Amino acid sequence: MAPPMIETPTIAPRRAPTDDRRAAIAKAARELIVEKGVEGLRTRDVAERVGINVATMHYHVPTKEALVELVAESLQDFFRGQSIARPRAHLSAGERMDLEFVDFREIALEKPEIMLVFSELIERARRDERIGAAILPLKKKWRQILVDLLTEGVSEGSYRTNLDPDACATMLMSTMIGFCRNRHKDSSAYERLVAELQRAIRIQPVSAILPNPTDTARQGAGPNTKE
Amino acid sequence: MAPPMIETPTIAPRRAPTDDRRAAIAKAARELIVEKGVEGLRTRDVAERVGINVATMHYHVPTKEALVELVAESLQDFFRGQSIARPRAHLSAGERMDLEFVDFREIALEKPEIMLVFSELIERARRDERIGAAILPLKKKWRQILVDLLTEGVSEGSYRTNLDPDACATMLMSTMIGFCRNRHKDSSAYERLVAELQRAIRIQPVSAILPNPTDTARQGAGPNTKE
DNA sequence: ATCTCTCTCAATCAAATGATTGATTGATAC
DNA sequence: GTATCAATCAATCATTTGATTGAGAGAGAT
Repeated sequence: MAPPMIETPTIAPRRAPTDDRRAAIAKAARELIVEKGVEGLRTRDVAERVGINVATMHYHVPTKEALVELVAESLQDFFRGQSIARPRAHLSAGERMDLEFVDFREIALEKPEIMLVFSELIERARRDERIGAAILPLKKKWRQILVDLLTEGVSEGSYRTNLDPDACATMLMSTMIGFCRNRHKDSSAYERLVAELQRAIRIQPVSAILPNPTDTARQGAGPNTKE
Repeated sequence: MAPPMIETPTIAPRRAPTDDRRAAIAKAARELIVEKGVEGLRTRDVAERVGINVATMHYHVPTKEALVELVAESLQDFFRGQSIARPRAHLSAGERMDLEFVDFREIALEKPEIMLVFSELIERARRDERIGAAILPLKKKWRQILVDLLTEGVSEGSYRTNLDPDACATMLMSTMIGFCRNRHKDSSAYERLVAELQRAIRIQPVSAILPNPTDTARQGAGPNTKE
């Protein structure tokens, strides 16, 4: 499509600076949304964090509304990049779901602001149609991935036969978002939560349905430490 | 303690007007928090919704910070009233948990703003120590109720023996809050979600762990309608 | 009647905030 | 050289917003 061997084609020449600025602005805005919330976001603060003048910021991102949309798009880009280049078609649904948990752990623990902003924007989507247009498709896509995995997992015998994929997807998404909204940042807390989610959806071992189990039968359940 | 037969004691005479105003202010503030978020809350809007002058509002609630704390206290009062006068000590843990789901359904469907404000304030508690002081005890109390019910439910044989009460409480709370944050308002969606939660924690029927179940064995799982 | 105390409001202030204006810089093209 | 254009900034504007002031209104007590 594009002519090869030409580094600066006449069309769209040297737009990189603008894109870089917009990326930096989006990053600063994400951080500030985590710190202050969407309604607490200030264009001045964003410009200051980027290290540019407010007017310059308005040059690249005309309005505050556009700023929030830019943040939403940046989340889209992130999730898109996340789902690309992961050849796992050869795995079973149960194994792919396990990898979903691994992926999510990476986001939740290493890029916690991503999920917090995502959660914030989902909240704002209820009040702002334009935010909804940018964020709800992401949410729906995530849900669909989970529903499909769960449905397939039931078929292949990994999960309970009485599992309701739609309700269960709601449960999984809410739990994951809820985990990020807590201020754990604790890896072990996540592992424990995922282990419980796994037990909630998988076919139970016979030991779990015996009326009088031994303590050693309580596989995976750690000590009951309070939050 | 108080002298009987005296309707208007000298101490605390006719404070009702102020309390009424504060209650009305709290109600308006809750509604506006749902509509605009905590950071989007405006003292003018609150006063206007109550039908009083801004200065009058500041007379009853001196600062915006006090306003948010008032909202937090109003939630406290609501939940306190919710947990009082419910003699259910004679019931099993499983039955009491069932009633928790019933209680929550009532709140989620009939007073949706309560849980939305609760969720908002939990979010803000991460950034604001004073909000945290008012809200986190509520959250902790709710969690403890669930942990206790789950622990007892495992002991009495209602729930899976490999259930981790702490992780499971997190899952339940997140799912319930997540349900309220969606704009369902749909009773059947809630029933379906609760049914899935019940299956996730209860001991599974033998039919659910058979490798090749019949369709009729999928008890409780409704049609897979997408959101 | 008048005093007191609670409650209310119009008017106003100072700070915060989203956005604009007009000028400047620096790189590229001609 | 100079014309052009993207990018930048200092200064400024118009609103919004949290909060205050000072002046009443009304009810009950003396």
